[in-house]
Amino acid sequence: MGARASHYQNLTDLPEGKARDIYIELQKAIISHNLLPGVKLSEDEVGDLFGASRTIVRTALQALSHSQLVTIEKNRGAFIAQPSIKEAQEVFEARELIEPRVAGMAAKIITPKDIDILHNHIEAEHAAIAAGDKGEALSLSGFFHVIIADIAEHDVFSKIVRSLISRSSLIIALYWKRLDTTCESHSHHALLDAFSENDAQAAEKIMKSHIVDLHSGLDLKNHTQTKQSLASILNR
Amino acid sequence: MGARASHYQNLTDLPEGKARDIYIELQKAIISHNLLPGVKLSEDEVGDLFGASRTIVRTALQALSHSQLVTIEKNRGAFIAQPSIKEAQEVFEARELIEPRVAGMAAKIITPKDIDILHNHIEAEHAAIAAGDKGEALSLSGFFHVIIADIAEHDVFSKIVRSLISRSSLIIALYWKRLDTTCESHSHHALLDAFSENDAQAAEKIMKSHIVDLHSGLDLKNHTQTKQSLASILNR
DNA sequence: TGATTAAAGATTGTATACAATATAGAATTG
DNA sequence: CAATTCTATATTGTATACAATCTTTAATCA
Repeated sequence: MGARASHYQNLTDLPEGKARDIYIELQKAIISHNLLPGVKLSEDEVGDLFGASRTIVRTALQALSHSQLVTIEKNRGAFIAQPSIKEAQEVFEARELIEPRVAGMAAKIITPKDIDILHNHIEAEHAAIAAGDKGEALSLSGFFHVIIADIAEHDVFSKIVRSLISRSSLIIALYWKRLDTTCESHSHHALLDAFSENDAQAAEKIMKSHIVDLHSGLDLKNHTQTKQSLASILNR
Repeated sequence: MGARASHYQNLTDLPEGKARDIYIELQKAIISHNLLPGVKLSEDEVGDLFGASRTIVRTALQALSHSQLVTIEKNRGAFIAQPSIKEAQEVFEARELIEPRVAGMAAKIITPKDIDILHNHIEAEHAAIAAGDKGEALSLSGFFHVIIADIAEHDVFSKIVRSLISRSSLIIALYWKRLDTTCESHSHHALLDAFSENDAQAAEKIMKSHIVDLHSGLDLKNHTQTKQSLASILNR
């Protein structure tokens, strides 16, 4: 729980304050699919909700826009981003290149304490699945990757990975086609084994195939895009 | 010239307007080493300079901060970023992983028109070197990489590459140790050859060794950091 | 009736005033 | 004289008022 919270907090370089709080809260809601792609974020509405002035809200929304989680349209306002099919492809291609490398780096310097954290994280994931909390499970499985990036102690890759994973949540909201959510547990366990043995090559390989597998779970045919996102908006 | 300008413009997703103009101008100045790491960007000063209110200036500065070109310290203001030695290492490690892949992608789909653009770009680079305009030459050699990323038509990688290259300008300002600036021309020419033959593997290989070479041109020993940056600040 | 236009309302864009904080310099004290 | 505290100044942080733009609704006309 504590670990998870800290991972949310480090997702922005906004200085401490209300703007940062709003950023973190909105991001949490986006990642856990409580806010769906296309939903409008009115400045007044968000401001009322958090007891903040529009100045502060705008700072938060602009930051979210720089993270590609929100799209700001001139004179129209901020909306939860709706990644296109092409963007979805690209995000996963980037993950397939970067994350295996990061996993390999992590495997080389991981500590028993880190392994414990990852282990507990997987437990929490299982618990969320058991409790039927799909959004929480999804959020946790994403943060598993963020934790690995942190273990690798490479801030540049870490920031990139964080960004790609946040965006993956939006992509999954729009394009996920599988009904079974438990598919990931196996890979995460396998990764943990490789980490335990400091086997960088194995970690790299497992991470690569894991992301390829996630990628293949998306329905990125040409037609779905507008339909899916429109449906999501109506859900508002 | 026109090509270069457009590349500057696409470096931010800020909506059109004064804030975007300020962002682009400041970025240009940073990349060409007219603004050095550590220099303070006072809101009033920037506002007066561009005839804009602080509201607008803050939007631009916050965007620059998200691009890691500027550091905002609470209640103290915005400063041109001073990447640490560790960050410098990481930025080039990331470039070594990502840019070769991007170059390979570009090689597969590059058109004669693109090759012309790259060729003209190299010419301009030579001209700048001949004219002794070091800042311009550096800026152009960076944009060479951005153009390649654009040719690859992969927006996600492209954004990442743009960010890494902007930051490289700051890193070079702080840590570059070579006296000869012409070292790069050879690699860029070799890349052009590989592109002409749509040889993705060769392009990938050349790009990798090119970036390794750039990386090796940095003096990333422990001591230089504070000294260098302090000297830079005094230059203000 | 359907489409087009016009007006009203709501929302974002921007400037500015005031508050909070940091900085620089003067005064004070040992 | 050095160090410290206090004061004045400058700078950033935030709220808010007003302008510009979009959206919705009502009215008008063919």
